[in-house]
Amino acid sequence: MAQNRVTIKQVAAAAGVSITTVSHVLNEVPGKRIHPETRERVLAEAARLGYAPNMLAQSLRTQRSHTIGLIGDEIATTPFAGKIILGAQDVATAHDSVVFVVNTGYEREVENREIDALLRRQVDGILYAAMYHRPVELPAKLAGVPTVLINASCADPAVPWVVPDEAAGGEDAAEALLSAGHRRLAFVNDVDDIPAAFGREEGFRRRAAAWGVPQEDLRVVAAEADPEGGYQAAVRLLDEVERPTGIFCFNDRMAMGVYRAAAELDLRVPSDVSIVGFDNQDFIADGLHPGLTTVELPHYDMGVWAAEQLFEQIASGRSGHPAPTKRLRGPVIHRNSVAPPSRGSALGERHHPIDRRGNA
Amino acid sequence: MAQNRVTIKQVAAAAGVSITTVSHVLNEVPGKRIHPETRERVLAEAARLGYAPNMLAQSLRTQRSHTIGLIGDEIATTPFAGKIILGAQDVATAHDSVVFVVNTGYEREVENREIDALLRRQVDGILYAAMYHRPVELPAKLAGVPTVLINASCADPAVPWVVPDEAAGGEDAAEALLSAGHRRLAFVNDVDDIPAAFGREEGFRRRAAAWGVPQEDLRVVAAEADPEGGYQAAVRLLDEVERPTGIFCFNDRMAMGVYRAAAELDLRVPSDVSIVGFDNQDFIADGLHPGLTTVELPHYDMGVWAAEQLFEQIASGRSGHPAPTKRLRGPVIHRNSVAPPSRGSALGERHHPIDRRGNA
DNA sequence: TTGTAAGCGTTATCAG
DNA sequence: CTGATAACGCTTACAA
Repeated sequence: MAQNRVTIKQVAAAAGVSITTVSHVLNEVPGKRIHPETRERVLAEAARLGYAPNMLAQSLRTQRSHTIGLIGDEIATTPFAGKIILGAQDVATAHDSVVFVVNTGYEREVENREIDALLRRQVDGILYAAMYHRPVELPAKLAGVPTVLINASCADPAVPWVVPDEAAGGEDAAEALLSAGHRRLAFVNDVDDIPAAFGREEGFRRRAAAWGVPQEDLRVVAAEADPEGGYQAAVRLLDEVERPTGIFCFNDRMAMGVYRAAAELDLRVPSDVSIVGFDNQDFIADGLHPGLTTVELPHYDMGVWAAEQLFEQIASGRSGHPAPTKRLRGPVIHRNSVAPPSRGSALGERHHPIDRRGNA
Repeated sequence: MAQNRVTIKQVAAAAGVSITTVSHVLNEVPGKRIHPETRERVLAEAARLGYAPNMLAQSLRTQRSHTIGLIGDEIATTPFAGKIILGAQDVATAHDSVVFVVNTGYEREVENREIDALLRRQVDGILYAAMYHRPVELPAKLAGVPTVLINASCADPAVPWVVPDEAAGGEDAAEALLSAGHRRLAFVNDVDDIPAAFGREEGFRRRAAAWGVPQEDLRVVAAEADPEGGYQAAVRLLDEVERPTGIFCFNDRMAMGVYRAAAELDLRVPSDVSIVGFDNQDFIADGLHPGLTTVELPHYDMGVWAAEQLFEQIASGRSGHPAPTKRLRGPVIHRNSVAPPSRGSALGERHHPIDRRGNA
């Protein structure tokens, strides 16, 4: 197994000094003056032997494992939030740490077992991530352990969390449409009553109001948050004379369905309908044709913010009360699904005569 | 930080015995007979105090950390292979272990740094995963460390690896089309010269030949492995009289482009063209309309196989020479993009008169 | 400037 | 049946 690694003792022997001295030069302990010559000797031998400290021993002694845990319901399973891992890892690396990642699959039992496993390994802290933005309750086992929540909020004012700024996202989406000249808008929302749904709607409405769009020119419909849901909603929305010229979709998957509805109704994107998505989901947003303009979810940045917050908390012994929280705004990724409304579309005309196909 | 955890010493004190005894009962050491009464007492106290062994100390002593590392070029970054992590984690859990995951982003320097970080933490072994199936060279630092490759093969006969069975995938794709009755086939391949590309082509051709499809009725074209590439290839393929009735795509993203080409040429899927993809990529394969029949990549299973292999190697001290290797066949996920060729399409007719749109 | 020794929390050897 | 005690590899008072 772990082949005979070289220890501090061997370096000491090779350099003809005590292990204390080796430790001192290797750790560059502050108040210690060491003869430059022996110092060189130690360094040379350490390098020659390829010495690397055994962090288990080190951790045992110092009570710092330089290890954090990233625990999530579906963190690794879905294509969705892998960038959270990446963000966390990047800052972990900067802090000489490495991260354990565990998936719980929403099973409380698994979650508890895994938290125990991490705690037994003396992780310095834990990042607790949710797959989709939602309020959570912190597992009891985590009380007293430095923790920060990602993509989740928590009632306990002592625990820091970071979530996407949903309202800002809604505003930005609206802005993308409004500044292109659209004045008849629609929001195809998720049916679920979650922060992402009402947050985005709130922002979207706010911005539309600010541009003077009257209530009746902003339609909001809800559907399942998948392509089929988007499709269903869009056919209702688009198959009428006073149809919206700009549609904002709860997510890119729904946007996929909206594209299909538009195609079936022989409406072109973006000239007949402009579309804005949400998520900037890999391979969808840029795979659609034309490319989907969409609001990106700040997964990477949330991972970074949370990890930084965590290391701060670890270093300082305790988080401030109340703990810091953050809503991160994601950028809007401009592609080709938004254009000024065409004259005809603004008048509710179709570009081509209808040719509804039979396939559902 | 890691709040005052209870140690074996405290349990011993509470139970009025020595730590040796506590260790013995907790570990159920074989040849040790312990008085049932003290045994109960120890167990009770341990439970009452909520004792959990400090695995750092344990690992230091036993030289087994119950920890493995999963290192990959883009493992966590992309939506693609997250299931590898999941598979590895599941078997790790079964072995009382937990997994460090690190991303290298193809940077050799980062890779070396991270490998060091893992080794210093005494990981019991390492899973080395590639984002896409390819041959790799094992980093020198990993020599002597139990390692198994995932989605990558290696010239060194001492290291075990697991990859998708590309040829079998190609065969299965062909079979899906052929058994539905298709006899004019096409394969839209990736331009890159990688195992996935030639493996799938080989399998596809073999199966077609077995069904007696003449050479000239099996066209193979290559393009960039993205939606645009698929689109380009498909317009060439479909815009002719003797067009194929069944198309196999190198991946689901290319299939996305093929769908678009078909729609523009006013060809329906699956009645006018049947399509088979590869990857069963989340949110694409089932987001397309109609749902894409596709060959799934066995990511989860590769993670499982590799981890099991790794733990075996760890337990037995060394891998057998030559090391075991495995090509895993992924299932074909049947959705709605394959149907028998229609009479008309078999004759090369279009269902509707062409209505080519202007938008590129 | 360098070394001795205690201790981090376990397991394992060997006596009692 | 139970308990000292050494050892795992390291850091850190404290001593020399």
